[in-house]
Amino acid sequence: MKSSSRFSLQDSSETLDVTPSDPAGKRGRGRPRKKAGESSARRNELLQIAARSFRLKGFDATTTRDIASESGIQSGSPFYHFKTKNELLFTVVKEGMESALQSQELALSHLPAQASAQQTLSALVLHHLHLLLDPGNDFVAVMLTEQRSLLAEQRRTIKRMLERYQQIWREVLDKLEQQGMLHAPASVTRLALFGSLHGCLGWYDNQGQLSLSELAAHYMNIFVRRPGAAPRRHPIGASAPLCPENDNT
Amino acid sequence: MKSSSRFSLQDSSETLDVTPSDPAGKRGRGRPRKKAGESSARRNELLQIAARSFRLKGFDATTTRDIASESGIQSGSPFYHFKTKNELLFTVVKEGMESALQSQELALSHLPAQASAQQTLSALVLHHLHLLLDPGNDFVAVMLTEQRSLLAEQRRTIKRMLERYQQIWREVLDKLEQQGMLHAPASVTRLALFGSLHGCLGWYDNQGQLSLSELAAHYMNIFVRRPGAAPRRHPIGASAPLCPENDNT
DNA sequence: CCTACCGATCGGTAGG
DNA sequence: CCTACCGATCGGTAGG
Repeated sequence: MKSSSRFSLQDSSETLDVTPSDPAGKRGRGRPRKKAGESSARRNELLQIAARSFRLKGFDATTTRDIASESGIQSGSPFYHFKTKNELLFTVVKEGMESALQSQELALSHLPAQASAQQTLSALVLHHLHLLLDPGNDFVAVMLTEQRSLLAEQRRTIKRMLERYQQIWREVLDKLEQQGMLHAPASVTRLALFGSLHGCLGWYDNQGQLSLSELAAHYMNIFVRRPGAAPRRHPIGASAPLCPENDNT
Repeated sequence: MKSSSRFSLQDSSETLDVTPSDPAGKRGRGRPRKKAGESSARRNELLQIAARSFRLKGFDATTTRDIASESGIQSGSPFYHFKTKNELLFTVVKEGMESALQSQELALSHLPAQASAQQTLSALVLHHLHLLLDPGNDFVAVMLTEQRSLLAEQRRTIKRMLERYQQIWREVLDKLEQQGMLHAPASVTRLALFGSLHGCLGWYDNQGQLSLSELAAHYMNIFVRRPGAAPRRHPIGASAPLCPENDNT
């Protein structure tokens, strides 16, 4: 009812991932190539089922047999599409992040050309809430909860994508800080903002009274000062008090 | 260096839990009674090891064999102290919550008699950050991450304790709302505050520049208006816009 | 708390 | 994608 499906990420049948598969060039004949990062209908179905189950039960508690039977195939067949259970998790999170990056770009492109930092942040927050709370979209919750089950290198890859996602947030928050519109340094504000946004996963009710737009407005009111009140510089904690290495989320 | 050990919760050798064990009254002779919620040194050691491992690897990825060998006992021996692996998890979280309730009471008791709502909230936030980020204290992270692995009834028990823990927060935030000191309704503010506090688990560095007191001050600046600025009533979202049933965390 | 063990499950594979 | 299967692991128990 409320959730727009322009945020349904997992089922985009096309992928940007143009890995150099099939070097010989004999494509399209016979069985689909294993090992190619391709998108068959079954593959996408498995990704969606896996994402849902990883979210509800966790990665470890989900068996590849569960996923297979929910998709109506035999217990060994998921391994035709994914080498390991772990690769299934990685693909869920990676493709989720890819479309998140795209849809964030799209949301920003709808802003007026000379949008203020405040307007931009407002759009970012609203988009993020959609991403997070759209019932059909499980990957964010999986990414936040199941990072532990990724291999170290996979984790680094996801972290880089997250860094790209947050870059615009950094810029906008820096600008707001310069304008004296924040209550705390930009870095702390950003981490607190993401924390409280992600916390919504634990309590927000899609059937409830509070719309995502209202929720976004509340967050803006909390984290950004209204103009008119006297601006301030922050006495405690310099501008870079945080260890950027540990900056997950 | 920075973390005070008055917040070390798991290793309090005495427990409040006075379950009516040993109905016949012949206590203290022979082997310790199984099934009694008692505290042997080994039992506490197992709880600490389990908490650490549940936090680092997750409940499902932790094997009772790991726990046993880290404690230097045989693989089947943990089941002498705990009926199931699940009971081990439940005990970690439950006893953690018990001492959290105690230490929160203690922190509040150190406040001046006529402390303002702002001062009280400040003390609550600082105590909560200690609870959350003290390196020797794993149960909060386990509680937040591994709720899924609790049985439904266990989850309800923990939820009741969390409700007690949050009661004081509710009262203080309601008072601040009445004074026009919040940027959003008390309920939304509380959930956003807890979300951003819990988010610290993902990025706060105990070795870093930012002390817990400084961090607490930042949070207070974000979530509570400074006096002097014009107060406001919140136009969007009535006073109870949230579904209280789903109010985890 | 140890010894010795069971039953079940699960990720993954060979070969078609 | 199916059939048929393996090897390993794991929670838990009986009996002392």
